[in-house]
Amino acid sequence: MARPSLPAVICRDCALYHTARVLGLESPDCSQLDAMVIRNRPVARGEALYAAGDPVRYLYLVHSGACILHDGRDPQQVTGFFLPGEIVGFEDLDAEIHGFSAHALQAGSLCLLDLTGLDQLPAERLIGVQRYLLKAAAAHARLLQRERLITGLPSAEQRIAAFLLGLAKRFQAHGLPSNSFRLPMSREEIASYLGLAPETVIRTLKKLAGRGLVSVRARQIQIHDPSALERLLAA
Amino acid sequence: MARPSLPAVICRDCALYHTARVLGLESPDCSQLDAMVIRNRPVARGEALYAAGDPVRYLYLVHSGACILHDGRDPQQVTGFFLPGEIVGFEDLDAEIHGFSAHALQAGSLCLLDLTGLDQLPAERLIGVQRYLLKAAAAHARLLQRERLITGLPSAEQRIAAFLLGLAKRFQAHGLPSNSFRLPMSREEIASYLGLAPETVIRTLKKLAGRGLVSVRARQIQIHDPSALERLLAA
DNA sequence: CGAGATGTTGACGACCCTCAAGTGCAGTGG
DNA sequence: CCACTGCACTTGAGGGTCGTCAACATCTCG
Repeated sequence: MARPSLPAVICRDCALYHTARVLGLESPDCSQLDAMVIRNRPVARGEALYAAGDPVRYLYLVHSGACILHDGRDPQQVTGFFLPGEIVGFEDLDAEIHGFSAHALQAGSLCLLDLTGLDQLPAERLIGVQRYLLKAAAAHARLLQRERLITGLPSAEQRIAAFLLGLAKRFQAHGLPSNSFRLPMSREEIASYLGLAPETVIRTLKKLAGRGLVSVRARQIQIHDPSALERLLAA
Repeated sequence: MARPSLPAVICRDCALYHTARVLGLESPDCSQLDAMVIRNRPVARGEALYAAGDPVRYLYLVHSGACILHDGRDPQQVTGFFLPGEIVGFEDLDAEIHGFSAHALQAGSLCLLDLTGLDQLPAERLIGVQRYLLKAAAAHARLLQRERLITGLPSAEQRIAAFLLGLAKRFQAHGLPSNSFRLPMSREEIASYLGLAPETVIRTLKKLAGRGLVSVRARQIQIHDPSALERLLAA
């Protein structure tokens, strides 16, 4: 426990908790999950969940820490970030092998859902699990569409503002503090995600801080005036 | 039939065809779909499939024509395009009301899957339909991740090249000609989608045409040298 | 404590956005 | 059939934003 204060979702807010429920495992503390779900598996900083070319086997729920998704090319281009409570792996769910690569950005823990076990469930439960996974996949699609809007914004300032607001909303959605958080990713990874140069990310953050909208100290972010950030996007 | 040559998927390549199959409706010409699927409903150019705030009821499969997705704000920001064979509506599938708006870009036809009828299916069929929809949602998530890479590219030239290649790949995936096609969207919509100014889209297309990589005549596109376009992205 | 990664700052130039005027095409009505 | 009207598209000039490069500071981890 090097970081006792590492943000983590409680099981109630964990996306797989509901899966556990529909699996017929009602225990709210997630203590009775069977072989299909691997609970709270620790991951080290930088550890790969999967790489492009690996066979597809699991969905990964981030319990604490954070993960990053990128294409397998060179130079790597960042496609997405996953925060506590979110599910990694939908983008390759229908394929035999992975088309993207996913890594842990920090030490943390994941819950894994073994996809190969699904078909052996009794029909009643399978229907519930599938219904839940379909909704989770839809929620993920919605997140991707929303995040897509960010990269399409014309100026670096708008993109950074929208990026911070998006993170805040996602933290909040899973019961984590949303106006004060630690960025799990580097400036360079933010830059790649937003289609900017790392220096532009730095300068834009400083510019927003200079206006009092946010505070930035290393990776620690405080959002002082969310509505002012919102207003930047409308313009 | 004003445009007899309007590109349309044949039912075999239609994403809902497989849904029809798992529904137990094996007819390859889609002639026996029951009340849950509305077949080949015509849509006029500019007609709304749904607007932000509308209740969620259907998934929409594009049979011919094309659709556009955008947020409901002002100015509207384009979030996605949907080509024949692709499914519109996943992003709001888990919600009560729509968070985005979808319109037809051209006159065409759609197949609609009524989501409210799903739960009344017998268990055996429901499992199959859900499994198929989950895979389709995953494929959609993958498409969104891939398209996301495009907007993250640093230069307008790379974004346009990747955009054209992405369209070509998607046409090809559903059995339509991939090196010669008609853009269903305006320059301005492309610009909004890619985070560029419309003028930049025009100039960049002209620049690519000047090098002989593509031909552009109004909305008619011919890709002469796909591998040269690919090479632009690697740099 | 040291070494390497990560972050920061400044100067300069290219790219792209803005604004404005002009062209072509499509659908409409005479 | 042809002019008309509106919209999409095109083209040009100029300025601002952001990318590039290089040097330095700071942080993190072994």
